[in-house]
Amino acid sequence: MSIQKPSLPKGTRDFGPLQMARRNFILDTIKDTFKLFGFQQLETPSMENLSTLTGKYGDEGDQLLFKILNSGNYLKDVEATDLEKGTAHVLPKVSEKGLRYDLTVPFARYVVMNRNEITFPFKRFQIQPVWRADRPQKGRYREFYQCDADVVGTDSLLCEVEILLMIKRVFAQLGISDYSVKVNNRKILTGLSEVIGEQGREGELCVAIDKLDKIGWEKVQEELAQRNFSADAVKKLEPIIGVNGSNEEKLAFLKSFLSTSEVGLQGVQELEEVTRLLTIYGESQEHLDVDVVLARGLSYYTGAIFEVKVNNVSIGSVSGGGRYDNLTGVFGLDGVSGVGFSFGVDRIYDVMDELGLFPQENLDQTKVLICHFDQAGFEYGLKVLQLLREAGIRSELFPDVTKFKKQLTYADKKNVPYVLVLGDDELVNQTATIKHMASGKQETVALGALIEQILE
RNA sequence: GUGGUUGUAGCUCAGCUGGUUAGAGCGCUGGUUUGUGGCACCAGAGGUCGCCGGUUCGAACCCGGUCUCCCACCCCA
Repeated sequence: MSIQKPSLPKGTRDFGPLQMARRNFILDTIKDTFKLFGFQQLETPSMENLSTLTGKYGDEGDQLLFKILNSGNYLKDVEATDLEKGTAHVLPKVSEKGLRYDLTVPFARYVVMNRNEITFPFKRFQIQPVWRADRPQKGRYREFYQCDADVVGTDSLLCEVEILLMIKRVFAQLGISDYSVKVNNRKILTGLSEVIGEQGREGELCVAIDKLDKIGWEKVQEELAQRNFSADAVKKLEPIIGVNGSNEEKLAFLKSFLSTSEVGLQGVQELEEVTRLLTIYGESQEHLDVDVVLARGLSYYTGAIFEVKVNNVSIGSVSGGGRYDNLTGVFGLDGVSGVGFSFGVDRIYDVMDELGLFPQENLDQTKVLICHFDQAGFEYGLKVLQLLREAGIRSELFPDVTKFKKQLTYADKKNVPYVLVLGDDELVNQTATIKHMASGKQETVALGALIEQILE
């Protein structure tokens, strides 16, 4: 049998101890924040029935779903004629489950299935991996974590405000300072399409306009023309493209620009209300950037939309979300509106790495390593180990009776700050020698004083 | 799904127009130092040059295929 080189599936990663410490730092910050704002945790299975997942993300999305082959003889229902009809016809016969593509759809499914137990408004957060069969590239993986927080069952704009507050808190705690939270409202985009005389085509308008900062106004014009937007409409859109100034100025401009669109004005008003509530709460508008051309692809958004971009890094958006009117409609429960957003931990990690924001020292390292010279010292060490752990000190005993040098090298490599040296003298006198690795200084203390000495 | 790119030691990479036994740095193991790490010096282990086929007296190098990695597009976190 030949030995095969192990490898990982495309777009997946291992997380080593250092990466895990860092990821947990991010994850814990996010989790703490969600809890502080009254969100409760939910987990759903990695796999869902394919019928739950398909048709929720558009044709492209269905392509990107990982499907799970049925167990056993998965070909038993497939006829030769099915194969001729193509993959779309065979798929439901060989696969009835798929891996979760995002956390929103499973959440919607959960809400519908538990509608009688849930009291609304329902605030939940969910931190789990999702899978997409997309081609990986920078900042893009086939398995990655999402950290979603959603509130369903209320139209209050307080939810939007709280999303902004949570984003600000998380980024402040992570030490990311140069970022902007772009905000817009789908109603404004609807209004725009009305005002330029292309009513009802905001979806297409969004797709094109969303690329503005990437490909520039010239190319966006081309794309709009390609999508059969009239030259007149494109021309009418022009003033919007160059709009800048403070958020108030932008909103004032929008008010006049959208004066003939009732929906558009409503969108503006909602944004104004959000900023007003934010001010009452006592929070500044720092990092907040009303962005008229922010569109976001997801079609189910109907109100506010958010996107967070960290400046001066090569990574795309690290967080985003918005309000939707009818989350659960496809599962037969109408009238559940909500608003939600998601942190992309993997991208936040990449951003922090690129900016060098991770704390230098490993946060959950062993504090004390017990070293010894022989079996007697090892056994004495075992007793001392118990004392240390009883006191809640992260500690370990070197497991082999071996050269002292090897033990110290181990401590050094693992960045353990203290080493206990246990030899004959220490054993006879019931003492321990504490060596401080950084300075090299050491001191012998009685066992009774050991804990106190290390904790100080 | 489309286009491009990469593959040589555990890691980062050299390797000339095809020419004997494929190299370096870092890391690893051992030693200088049998109760003391980092630094230094010395020694050592470690490679089917992604895989398969072809051209050639001869291939890490040229050609074809395949896999893989990464990057861009589409879309997205």
